Amino acid sequence: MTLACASCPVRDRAACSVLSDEERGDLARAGRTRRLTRGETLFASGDANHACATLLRGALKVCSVNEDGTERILALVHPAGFTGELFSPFTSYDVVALTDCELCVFARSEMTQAIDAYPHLARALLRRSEEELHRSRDLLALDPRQSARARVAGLIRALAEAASDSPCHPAQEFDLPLTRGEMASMLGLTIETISRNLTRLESAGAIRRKGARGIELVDPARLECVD
Amino acid sequence: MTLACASCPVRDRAACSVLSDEERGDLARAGRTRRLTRGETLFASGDANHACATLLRGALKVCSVNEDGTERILALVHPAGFTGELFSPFTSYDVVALTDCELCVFARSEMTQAIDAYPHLARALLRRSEEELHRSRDLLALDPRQSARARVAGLIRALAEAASDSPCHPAQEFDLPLTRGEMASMLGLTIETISRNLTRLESAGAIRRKGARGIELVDPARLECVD
DNA sequence: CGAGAGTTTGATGGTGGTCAACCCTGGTGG
DNA sequence: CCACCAGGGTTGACCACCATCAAACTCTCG
Repeated sequence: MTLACASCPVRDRAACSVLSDEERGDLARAGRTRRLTRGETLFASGDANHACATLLRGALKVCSVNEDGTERILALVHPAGFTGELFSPFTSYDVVALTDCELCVFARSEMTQAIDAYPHLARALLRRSEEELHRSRDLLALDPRQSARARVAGLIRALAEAASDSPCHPAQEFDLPLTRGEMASMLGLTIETISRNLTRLESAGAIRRKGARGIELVDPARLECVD
Repeated sequence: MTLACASCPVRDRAACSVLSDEERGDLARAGRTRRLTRGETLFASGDANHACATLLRGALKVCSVNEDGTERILALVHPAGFTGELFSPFTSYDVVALTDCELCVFARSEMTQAIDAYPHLARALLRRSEEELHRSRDLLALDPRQSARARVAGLIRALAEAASDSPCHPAQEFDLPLTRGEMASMLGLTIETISRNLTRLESAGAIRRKGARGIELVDPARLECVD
C-alpha cells in the first residue's frame, strides 16, 4: 500500500516533516505502509539490513537476546519515532511490535539516497539519533545500584511521559504498553520484583493500578524521590 | 592554536576524514586545538552548549551525576571519537578527561553550518551517532541480572578492544584507562566488587594484573564465557 | 466452563552492598 | 634519608535486597 501522507497521524512530528511537500512526495513513492500485530517481528537480529521505518501508531520494542536466551529491552519506539540502522550491513537488534502497529517502511538504500538528496533530512535524522542516544543513556543512568523501587518508579515516569501527547507533561492516567516481564527486561529485574514494587508504590500512595495495565499517577512527587 | 590537519594523528579516522582537503581546510580555520590534563572538565552538565570536539589523543568519560552525588559513566570517548550534542541548547552530561588529552574543538554553530554545507559530513556524523547508540545499547545489554563477574569480564573485553589500534582484535596487554571507582561507575557496581572480581578473574587464569592499571589477557576465551 | 497466560504473594538462599581494616605507592617536608 | 600523609587498591565480616522456586489468583479467549 502506498503512503497517504496527507492523512498521516504523525506528518508534522516525524523525521520527514522537515521535507517540503514535493520532497515528501518523492520519498513517499519509495515507501510502503505496513501493519503489525502484537508480537510480530519487524526486524530480526542478524538478518541482512535492508529497511528502516517510521512508526505511525502503536509501540515497538528494540531488544537483544543474550546467549542464555533472556531478552533485554534496550529501547522503545513511540509514534513518530524512527527505527532501523542506516549503516550496518546486518541488523543488530530485534524490533518487535508491543501492540498492533502501523508503520511507513523504506528500503535502506532509498533512505540513504534521500539523505544525500535532502540535507535537512540528514539533519533531522541526526537530531533524532542524538535524542535516541540521550534516551538510551538515561536508561543507563537508571543505575543498578539504585533500589529496585526507584528504578520501577523511574520507568513509570518515563512511560507516563511517552504516553502523553505533550512532550513535557506526563499523562496522568495511561495504560502500560509493557507486560511485567517486559518491564523486568528493561530494568534488568525479575517479574516478581516489578510486581512487588508496583504494589509498594501503590500502598505508598504514589500510583493507583487499574487492572494489570492501567496506571493512574496519584502523587507524581512521590515517584520522583523514592529512597 | 589553529589546527594542523596535516600532522593530525586521526586524520583518516575522524569524522572530518570524509572531507576533501579544501573542505577540511575551511573547517580547520573554524576549530582550535585544546589540551586537557587528567581530571579536567571539557563540558559540564547544565552549561550552555556551544561546542563540540573530536578527540585526537587520550580518553574522555561521559557521565551523569545522580541527585545523591554518585557519578555514573555512560560512555567513553577514544581517539578519533566525536563528542558534543549538536542540537540541545544545554549540555546534558559531564565530559571529563580520564588521561591527558588533545582535542580539536569547534563551536557548535560552525559545526552545524558545516553539516549543511557538506552533506557527506552530516552522513559521517550520522554514522558515528548510530555507532555511539550501538555502544550505549551494548552497555545496557550488560544486564544487571548477569553476575558481577560476567560484567567485569565484559568491560575488560571492551577496554581491550578500545585499547587496540586494529578495530576488531583486542589488545593483548594494555593499561586500564579507568580507576576501580570509574569501572564501578560504568557497571553500576561498587569498587570492592570490581576489585574482588578482578582477583577472581586472575586466579581463574583469564587475566594477569600488572600493578593497579596493567592488564594482560592470558586466556581471552575465559573472559567470554564466565558463568 | 476450562485452559492458559499473565500477575500477585509468600518463603528461602545467594550475591553483592556496606563498613572497616590494612596495604601499597608516590609525594611532601622536616 | 626517613617520617608522614593521602589516594587508590585489596581483603574480610556481615547483612539487606533481590533472584529463585512455588503456589494461588485473575483475566481473556476458546
